[in-house]
Amino acid sequence: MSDATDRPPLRVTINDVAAAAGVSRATATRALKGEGRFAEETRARILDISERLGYVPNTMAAELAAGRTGTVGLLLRDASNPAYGLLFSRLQDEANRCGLDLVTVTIGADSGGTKQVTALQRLLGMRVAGLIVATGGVTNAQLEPFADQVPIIRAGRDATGDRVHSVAYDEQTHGALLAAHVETLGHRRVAVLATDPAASFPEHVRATAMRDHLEAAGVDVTTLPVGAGPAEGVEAALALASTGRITAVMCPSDYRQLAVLRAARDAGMSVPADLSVTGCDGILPGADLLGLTTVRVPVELVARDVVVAMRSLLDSDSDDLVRRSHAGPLVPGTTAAQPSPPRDSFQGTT
Amino acid sequence: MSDATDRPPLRVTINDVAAAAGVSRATATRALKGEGRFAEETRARILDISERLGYVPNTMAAELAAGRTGTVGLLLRDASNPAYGLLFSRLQDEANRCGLDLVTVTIGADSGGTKQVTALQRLLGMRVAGLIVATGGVTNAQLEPFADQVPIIRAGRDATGDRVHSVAYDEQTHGALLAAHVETLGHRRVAVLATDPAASFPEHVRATAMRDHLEAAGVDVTTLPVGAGPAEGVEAALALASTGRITAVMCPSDYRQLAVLRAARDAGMSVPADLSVTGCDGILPGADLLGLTTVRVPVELVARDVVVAMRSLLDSDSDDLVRRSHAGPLVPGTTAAQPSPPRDSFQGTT
DNA sequence: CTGAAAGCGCTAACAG
DNA sequence: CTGTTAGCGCTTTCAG
Repeated sequence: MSDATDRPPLRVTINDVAAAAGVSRATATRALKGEGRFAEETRARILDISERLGYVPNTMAAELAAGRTGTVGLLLRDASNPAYGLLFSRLQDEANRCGLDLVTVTIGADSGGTKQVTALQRLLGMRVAGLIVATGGVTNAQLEPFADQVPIIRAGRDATGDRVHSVAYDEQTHGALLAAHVETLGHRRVAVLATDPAASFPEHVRATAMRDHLEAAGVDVTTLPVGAGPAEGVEAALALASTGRITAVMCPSDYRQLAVLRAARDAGMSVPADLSVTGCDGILPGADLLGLTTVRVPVELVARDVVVAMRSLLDSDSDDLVRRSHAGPLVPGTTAAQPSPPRDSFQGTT
Repeated sequence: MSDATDRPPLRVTINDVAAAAGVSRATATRALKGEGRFAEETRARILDISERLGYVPNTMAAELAAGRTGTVGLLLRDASNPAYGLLFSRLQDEANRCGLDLVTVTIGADSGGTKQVTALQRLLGMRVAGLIVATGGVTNAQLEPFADQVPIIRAGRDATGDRVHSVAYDEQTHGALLAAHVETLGHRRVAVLATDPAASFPEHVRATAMRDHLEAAGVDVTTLPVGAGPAEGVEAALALASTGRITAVMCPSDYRQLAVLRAARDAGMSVPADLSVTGCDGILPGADLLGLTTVRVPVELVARDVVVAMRSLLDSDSDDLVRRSHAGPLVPGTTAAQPSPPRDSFQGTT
């Protein structure tokens, strides 16, 4: 036995395998990946030896030499948010269903923009074959320069320009669906928690769509500007409700809806009798038990679309700019109902 | 200007940078990473040029040449489960707080064991500096061979042998805590949903601990064997409850607890009046609103411990085997209460 | 302080 | 069918 035999696993190179099998590196390579011409008998022996030696191909060396990468990079946002966790999970599923290898790099929710760039660089440094960006933390401008070198798809939110692809959630429709529901229920005085675009752009879009839709329908809208904190604006909304100023509060996310429900419970207000509440996301396990009124974001659809698009971009089946968006269904719950007849009529809105 | 100037971003090599700056590759390398000796003025120029050219270092080449890797690999289980999503998120946070670069590879929940090995190979192929394994899908036996080459830490569950480190959840204590709670509440006839070890080992440990604890306390335990499906055994449990055979059902996860609550609601049974229910995990947003009785798994603690341990393993501060486990707190909810006085006394347990 | 040279482990044409 | 020969892009002694 050659001395390679007792070299520890990760230090075994293809040279060791080749030597032990009495062939050249080139032959070993070919046999190992089953490409090109080689004798079946040789191949069997090489495979056997490589396994016995515990050979693990050095990906870096392989890809460096081959000049191409087999993996696509996924830039992800903090996965503690179930919405992103689920997207992550579905992207992975779809990816290995389509034979794509995904390598993920995440940025903590708290870190500043610098970190995000670091993560991007790390992925690009690996010379990934494609890039899926599922975070708002990196701007289109930062992406653009690389879009010519590697296909880039934004997942979940829109891209701009004509080089970065995107498969997004149709947050505008989500907001509109919810607003329509609330309005149809008969609410005439509604508060909308309007998230600052810098805190969460998707939430901002939802909130804006809600407000626009409500106003267009002649509803009296009170806009409550909020930041990133999930409990912001909740107190104000309850105050408004307790004075009869509003009969419903629309939240741009289920997290905020939960915060409102919590506060309402603590304040002894009953939902939906005293106040109707809506959210958006619809992916919390147990949302049905809580009766959340929400929109179920089409995570699976977006994930599939992203991966399929990436596949064909990589296979050069098409070079067209991918720019799609999907809306999910309204999920009527028990947190929103018809407004109770106003007890104080000083707000005589017919 | 050299012709390198208008080469697209990812094709710019350090040669281009060096050439444009009129220095050698070696100098460029040193200046770029700020190591070794060099003139500040030279460095400034090189940095400037590299940025102007959009130079992105080729990680594969760098690490291949340097012979070491700066990243640690994370092998993850499907993140659609919020428990894993949160663990993932916290690991990331801790990692970049400690200056560790994490690269993640996941395996879909549905894939067989083969996939998991592929993922492992992919990480090992990258010659990661360390490995964090947060999935039960890969066995200790598969890990062992590499444990000498690279520090491996299991996160969330125990390892065996004396080479693979672990920072685990103390599921046994979790089960015992819940059982003690139920018993203290006064339940004498309890059903336990016992998950098959192959379906979910952690759940199996929890269930076993519950049963053991209850039996030791002289409680009459009915074991309901279940597989991976979250709704399995639920019907049986309700049937038992409706005949007064049991007054409580203990689930080894909050998912199952939700399933029981759902079924109970649909069957018109009221919780906890007709039946007490417990779960385990405690990380669902909104668990408080549902009043889930559960144990809050110490995700943050485990994440921090894992990363800290990895840090010192990498720094060779210590070579001791890390083998810790943490238990989380009981979260008494409104789904479990004292049993109502038995309507049928044919089960005259004092 | 900087350049020259020797690879890291592997692949990919080419010749045999 | 298999061996030879060049590198991939970068780091790192070791001389200047």
